[in-house]
Amino acid sequence: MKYHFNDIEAKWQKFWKENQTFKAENQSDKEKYYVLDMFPYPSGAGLHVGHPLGYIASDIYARYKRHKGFNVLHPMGYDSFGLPAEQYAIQTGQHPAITTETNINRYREQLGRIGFSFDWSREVRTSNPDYYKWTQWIFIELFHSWYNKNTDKAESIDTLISIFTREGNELVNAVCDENVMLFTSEMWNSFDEEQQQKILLQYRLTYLAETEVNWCPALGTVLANDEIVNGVSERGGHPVIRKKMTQWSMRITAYAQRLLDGLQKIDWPQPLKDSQTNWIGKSVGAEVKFQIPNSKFQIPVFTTRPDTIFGVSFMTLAPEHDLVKKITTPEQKEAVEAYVEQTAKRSERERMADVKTISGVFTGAYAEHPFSKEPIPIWIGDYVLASYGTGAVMAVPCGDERDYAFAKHFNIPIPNIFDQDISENAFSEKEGFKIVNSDFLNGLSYKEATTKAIEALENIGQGTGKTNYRLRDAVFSRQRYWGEPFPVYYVNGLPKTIDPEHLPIRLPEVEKYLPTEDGQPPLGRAKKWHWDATNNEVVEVKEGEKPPSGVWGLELNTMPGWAGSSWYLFRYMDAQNENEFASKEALEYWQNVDLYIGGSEHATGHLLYSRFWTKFLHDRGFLHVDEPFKKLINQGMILGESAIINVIILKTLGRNSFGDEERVSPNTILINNELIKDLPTNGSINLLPEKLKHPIKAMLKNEEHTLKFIEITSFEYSIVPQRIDVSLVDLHNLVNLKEIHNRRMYTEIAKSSYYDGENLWIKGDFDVFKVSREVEKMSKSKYNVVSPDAICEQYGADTLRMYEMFLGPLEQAKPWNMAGITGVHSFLKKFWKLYHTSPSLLERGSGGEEFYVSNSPASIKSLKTLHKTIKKVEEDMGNFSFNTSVSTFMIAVNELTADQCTSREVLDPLLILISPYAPHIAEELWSKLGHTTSIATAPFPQFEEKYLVESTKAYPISFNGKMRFTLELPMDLSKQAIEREVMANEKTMHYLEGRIPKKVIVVPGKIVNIVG
RNA sequence: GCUCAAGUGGCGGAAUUGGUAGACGCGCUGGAUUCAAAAUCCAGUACUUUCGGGUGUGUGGGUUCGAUUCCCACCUUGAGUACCA
Repeated sequence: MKYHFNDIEAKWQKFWKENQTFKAENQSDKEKYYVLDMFPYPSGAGLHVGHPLGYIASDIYARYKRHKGFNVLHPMGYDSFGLPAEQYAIQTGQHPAITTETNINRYREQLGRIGFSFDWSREVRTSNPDYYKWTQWIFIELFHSWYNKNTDKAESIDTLISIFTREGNELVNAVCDENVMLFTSEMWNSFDEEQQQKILLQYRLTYLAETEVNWCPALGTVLANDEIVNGVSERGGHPVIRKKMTQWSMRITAYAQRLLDGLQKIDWPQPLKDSQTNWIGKSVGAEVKFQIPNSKFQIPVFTTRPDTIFGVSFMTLAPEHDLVKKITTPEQKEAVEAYVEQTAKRSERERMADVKTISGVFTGAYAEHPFSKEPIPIWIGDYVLASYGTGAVMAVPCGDERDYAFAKHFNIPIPNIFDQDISENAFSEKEGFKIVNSDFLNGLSYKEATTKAIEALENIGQGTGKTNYRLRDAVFSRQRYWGEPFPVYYVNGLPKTIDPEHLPIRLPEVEKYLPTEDGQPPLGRAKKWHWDATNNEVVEVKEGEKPPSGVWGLELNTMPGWAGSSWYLFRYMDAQNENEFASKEALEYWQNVDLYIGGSEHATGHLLYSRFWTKFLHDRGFLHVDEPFKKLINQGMILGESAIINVIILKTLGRNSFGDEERVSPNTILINNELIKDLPTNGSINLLPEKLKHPIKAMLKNEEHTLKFIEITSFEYSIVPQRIDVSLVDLHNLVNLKEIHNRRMYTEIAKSSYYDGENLWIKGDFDVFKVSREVEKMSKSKYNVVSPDAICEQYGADTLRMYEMFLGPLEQAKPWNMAGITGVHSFLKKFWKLYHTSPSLLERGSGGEEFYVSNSPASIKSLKTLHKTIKKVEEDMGNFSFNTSVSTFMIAVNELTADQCTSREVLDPLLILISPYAPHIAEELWSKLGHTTSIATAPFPQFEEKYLVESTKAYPISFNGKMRFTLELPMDLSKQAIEREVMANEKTMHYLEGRIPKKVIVVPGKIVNIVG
């Protein structure tokens, strides 16, 4: 009986679905285990072979945990709001919901074919109103919360209001906007509602504020910092500019320290933790206030080096700094204004790319040194960023490279306060020096001086110790259609949240998905988009009409992509709940994710925001846990192997009666990368290989042209690489020309000749040509996408699953190469054969391959193979080393086949071992063995040491550390006996060549090393 | 520039606490089967050699009886980050 994988896989996929084999229960005596894959966005392109890599690994682990007796939660769903569906809607007019639905169905079908053990009854979609109802609910909770630094957690805004009513805000220690006015309880109580609300907005964890945002004109929306890569948008690569807008923001900065601390207790890859640490960017130092004499102004600066305060020789402000206009002297006004204008014109990207150029202007103003009272010139320079610290620095050129370069460039003095040489470079180390020329700090080290300087600053009231974070509050508004609507309406310009019992606020219908003519977001086009605060419903207000009393306009922005994905892990715990985002019992039982697998690209986006929301929900008592993901593994990207062929384009340069002309030849030539490695991309054809040059010359000379040259000056070529769709390329990198003719996009290639390194084959005179391979990211635009569907069709899902694991370590990036898949596939065929008519029966001529497993006891050898395999597979699971387990299975099957093993005693447990990797074949053989229930929860076989105990050991005998031969000796031999046996051996004599050994190292059970 | 990770046959990779380097698979070579091919099976396959041996885990040093593994310096590649005061 042949291994009909297509039938078997379809059969068991249907069985699992019908029997709800993988449905997880929220109540169980078993210990829980939660395995989650990062939320996929259902793109129109479908899955390629890179996507399932992580899903396969997590599925193997989930299935293994079920065998180990755990109650496993392993869900899947879709992060289904997002830009691509909306861009598609703008182009085609099709509602994003329809596109999204189509894409999800395709994903579901593709995922289904790979045989994942997902509990589909818990599927969630962020664009589903049943889901985003709770995203809106969390937003409302954030709005009604503030961060109390005294208790170090978020609290209900009511506690803040009661403090205000009782004692004003003077003693409140909160994370809030800067420059909040101080007021007493009397003042608070006398404020009107509007004034009170305005103040509260400065404290809320989500707040409305005019912020400078990253505006992307091409996408028509703002972007968060982590959505910008190298100054352009992550999606689409469009330019981004700075713009001031009123936006919802999330006060994530309140959690900066806790987000940092939390990294200590989670098991995540170090690079990921590092990038979060850098993103949060904590620096400890001091804020120092510099007075400007004879004025009311002072300039606060942030510095990490208060110990260098006596090294200050100038100050630099960001060109955007508020004080620039106010302090510039009339003489310098013109120069300063010109500089400010010039920097404003430069895009953020230009400023970032151009780090080397030093520029700046003197304002003419001076500040006063807090201790020495010396005047300090104030400059402006674009190396100081308005968005970090206070937008101003105290420049210490002897201790900071940038200040040093600036001072050198503008001839500003560089006083040295270190006992170190600074004639060439600044001295920026924090160790190995003593401070000099610094009054009361003389002779101190970095640490001592820092403490003392802060103390002194505090005494004179001109500074204080301070910690700064690079992390900014997260902008939460998007001028987009396809996202969660805010549960917010505006009463006289002030935001009010809708009572949670009236949620969800559904996304309204619009005619077009573009901004309105007057620049409002797409929701501005919605007809029915006002809130009736009396009847609590969304109502329609006719265009141009004034809303009736009690009816107010709703928020026109939508939430960003990360809103829905910041809390989805908790929804899976109780996905159908209509009354809560998840029940208390479910949250208590499942806690958080034990194993999270996904790509590393979410390091500073999703993974930071979901930690933030988890901590917030924890503070407000909705969650027990304060970290979402206990262990995280980044799977390496699977790269594509693009197929590249070069087209040589030829042209003749010459002269006719009109002067110099060039004409492009209609003849083009295909050539492989290897043959043009050292050639420039264009030049004279004399550079081309001899074998190619002559026929080309002949060809060009014979070309008929209406335009005749009087004189030909030269023949030139240029090389244009072109990617070929990898589905057209076979295992030997050959492309059949017939296939090319069927595709319109390859017309240039179809009419070409081909040079193979030996001969030039004229157009129509060859059938195949060879392409070069180049490893690149798998993407539609590079024509190198391999879909899992075709592989499932040709080899089966079990082969795909095992092969993806067999490619190499999970965390490593690796190119997708089909060459090895036959090896894995034939392994499964061998495995199948092991359960069918044994070789010995075949010899007796019984003919056909029937299912056959005997009840007779297994050989010692076979049992040893089995237990060796159990041991290794369990160890590998612990290390998430799935590739080595596949090898182990191959070894086991090779050994058992050689041993002609047919015993149920071995073959029954072997199925459980392999079932996480190849579940379909395992289920099929399991049922053939007579089991009536699914293999999914069969207990994992117990490893027994006794089968691996050996009586002898093949000792490697080495001389000076080099292994020469092995010697079979009993295990229980003493050190001395081993040495005696080895020294008496004639091979030892041979290798010693008459020398007397100086020393013999014997490690019983391991090795013998003879020195000398 | 800084931070991190990784360099092992023709290729993907293995060697879990320092103890037989190259498991397993691909590819390649030879053979069996076949009219032939596919499929399957068997044998071989790091390099080199005067067939005794010699050399080999990016390079150079060190520790050790013994180093792919530990230490130092350097080279290369990849990823992240970038005027953060």
